[in-house]
Amino acid sequence: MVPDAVSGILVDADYGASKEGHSQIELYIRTKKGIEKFVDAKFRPYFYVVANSLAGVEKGLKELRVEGNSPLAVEEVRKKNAENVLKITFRTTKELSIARDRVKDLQGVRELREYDIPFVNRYLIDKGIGPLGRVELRHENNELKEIRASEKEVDAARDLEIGCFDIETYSPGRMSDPKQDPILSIAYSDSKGSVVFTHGKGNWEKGTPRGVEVKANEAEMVKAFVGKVNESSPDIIVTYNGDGFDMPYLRERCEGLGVDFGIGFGGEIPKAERKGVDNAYPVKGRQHLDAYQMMRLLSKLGAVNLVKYDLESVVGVILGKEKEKLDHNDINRIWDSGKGLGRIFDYNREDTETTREIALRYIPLLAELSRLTRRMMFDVSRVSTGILVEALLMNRAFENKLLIPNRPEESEVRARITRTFKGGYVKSPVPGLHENIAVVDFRSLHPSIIMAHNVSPETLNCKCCRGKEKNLAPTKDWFCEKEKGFIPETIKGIFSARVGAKAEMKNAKKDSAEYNALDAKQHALKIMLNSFYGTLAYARFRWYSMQAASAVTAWSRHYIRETLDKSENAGFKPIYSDTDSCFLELPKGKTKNDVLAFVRKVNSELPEHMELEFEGLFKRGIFVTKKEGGAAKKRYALIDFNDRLKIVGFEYVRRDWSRIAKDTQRDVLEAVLKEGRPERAAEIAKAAIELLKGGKVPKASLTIITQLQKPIKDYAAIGPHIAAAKKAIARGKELGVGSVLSYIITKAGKSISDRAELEEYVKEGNYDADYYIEHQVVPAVIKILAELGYSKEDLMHGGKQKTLGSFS
DNA sequence: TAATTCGCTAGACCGA
DNA sequence: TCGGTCTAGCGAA
Repeated sequence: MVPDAVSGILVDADYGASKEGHSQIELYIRTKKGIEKFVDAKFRPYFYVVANSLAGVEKGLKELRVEGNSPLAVEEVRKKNAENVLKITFRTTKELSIARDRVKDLQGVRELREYDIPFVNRYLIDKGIGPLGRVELRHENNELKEIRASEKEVDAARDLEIGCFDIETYSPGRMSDPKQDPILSIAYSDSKGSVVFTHGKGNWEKGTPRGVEVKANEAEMVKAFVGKVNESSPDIIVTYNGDGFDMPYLRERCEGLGVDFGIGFGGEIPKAERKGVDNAYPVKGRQHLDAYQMMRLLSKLGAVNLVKYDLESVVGVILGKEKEKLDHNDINRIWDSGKGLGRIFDYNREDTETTREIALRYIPLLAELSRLTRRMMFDVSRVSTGILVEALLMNRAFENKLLIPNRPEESEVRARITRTFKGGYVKSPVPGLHENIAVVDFRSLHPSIIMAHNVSPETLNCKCCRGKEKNLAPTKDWFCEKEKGFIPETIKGIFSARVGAKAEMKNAKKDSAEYNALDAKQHALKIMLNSFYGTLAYARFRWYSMQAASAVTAWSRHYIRETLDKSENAGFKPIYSDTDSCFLELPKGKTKNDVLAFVRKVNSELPEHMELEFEGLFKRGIFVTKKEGGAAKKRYALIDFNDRLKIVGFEYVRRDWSRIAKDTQRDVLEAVLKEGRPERAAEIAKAAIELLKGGKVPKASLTIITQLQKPIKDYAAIGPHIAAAKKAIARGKELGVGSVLSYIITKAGKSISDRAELEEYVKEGNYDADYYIEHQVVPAVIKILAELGYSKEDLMHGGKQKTLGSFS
């Protein structure tokens, strides 16, 4: 029989057991026929043994029995970074894990390697195929004969079906409880449109609203929904907080109703999987993307800037749309009365449609990360940067025939955590107003140092390059000049891939599918690029090297200081610098061209891969003093020649300050920088104070936002946000680690904490005007106005106080 | 289960 | 009541 050749997109991978009882890989691939399951029955789990000598371990391995079986194979393999390496293959993953403990104690065994790599990850690494990438395969009756990655690109929006669902539940004056409260409606959206399933009473005489299907009861509604998902058969199934709410709710509800929640391939029911402290719900044969988790990750990666993560806020920031929240009381009232049910359905449908739209925007980026790391999107959207970098390196190590380092033991992790090192250099700014400021910075400073000086754990302090200058770090450690380091070589690959993608973008039409795909690619590469340095000093990292991380920052300090010195010699006045950037004040007569010439000169003296770039020229800038005196680092504001304001570090960019303080600060900065009018700036501040005194400032301008970083009980100091959270919990609100709190300082109470209440429990007008004046608006503006000669008193009482002299 | 260091500010808490 | 110390959070790079 000639195997059938098929091309498709790898959607999901899992493992199971064959009829004969060995472990096998199961792949779910989107082909022309839909999602199909293929089985690779030939791939087997394995790990490596590094032996003192091959002969020395032979006897022990020969006699090794796991559950009565010998290993399937013991073979010598060549790895570039170790001698005497044996690959030991097992029938099942279970046998592998039992064997781990026995083999490590065998005589002549130095260490085990790659024994903790999940079977599916192992498969994708070895086969070199990335999830959501295109694959070519040959099979007989869905049994794989061959599979390989295809060069052809995947366009998520065109090639994949993306479905999204959301449920509305009944909650009579408390949080919905799946044991007793029914699901009222379920909305589902895919590329073809949306549908809302519901049940129960209602005034349907006029016919059901468009796009709504009314079923006889809740069980029938859920069945219809499950049927719809299977008919649509999405590759990616999107929820908003599905991990935390929709999935577990549906599961438990279905158990009670006796309905099959089989939305996975072949009717498989999603089951909880532990992801850190929380549960996640994988859906077999598809990728469950929880857009809420995704937004949190993107926020951490700096790909988006979000203050709150509720759907309404995210829609506002990402899609620029106003979306109204239908609160639980309204839903219950409408449901109970049976009047205006359309509002629930519209709300339900809108949730899925906007969630889907947000997901569509970032799926190309996640898909790129997924392909780069060869991890499922399900994982990629829920992990941290450390895991991403490690996954990418594991793939590269395999390709380069390098053994992957083991994860450190817990004791080693603890020891590593106690070791610290020096970071970047931050120069104290010259406080006050400055004019004509040029900003220059090093392009990808840390990665470029790693490339320029071959910084890698295995090139550190090599025997062959002692005493050589080129890669001798200021820390006195050095890196090999002959052998190319694993990490710098990997970074070079990513760097050039990104340069390539950006070059291709120039030829693509803006906003075309191709352009967006390339943008996602370069963005994913950028994220990876920027994550390497941090992980070097990360205690759980397989390629941890404190000395390498320390060398990188030592070099960064060296190069930035050198650049500052050079700028001074070139006739500029350096006023500030932070890690990779220099702020240069241009003296009279110097122009942008002089800066460009300076940048060229510096670049001609830098090692390969390092580059100084011209960032921009600014008309004016302000640096302020700290509250406790002395120049403040990491807070400044600039304005360019197009009057565009750039505010850095100030309260304006912080979420834990009220809107009124932030907006007042921005207006003050603008008046100072744009118009050069200090009197106007002072008036703006005074106006805000008067407004607060008037008692009419709306809640939205007063909320302060912070996030719970640990369980409430672990707090030693009870600040306002914790006090507000405790009061809310006493009222029945559920709050935990990661909860984002919005609170207001109200009138009633002694300390600030006493007066803090979560926004939702505060009536309009109930705010402590003195607090918002003294602790919000004034501190936000006073340091700026102080640079212009104003004092706090000037703001608090009428006009600028006349000095004694002016009275005489 | 966790990428790094540097830096600013607020507010509670404690003792003089 | 004041100032110093400590916890906590968030931002820059």
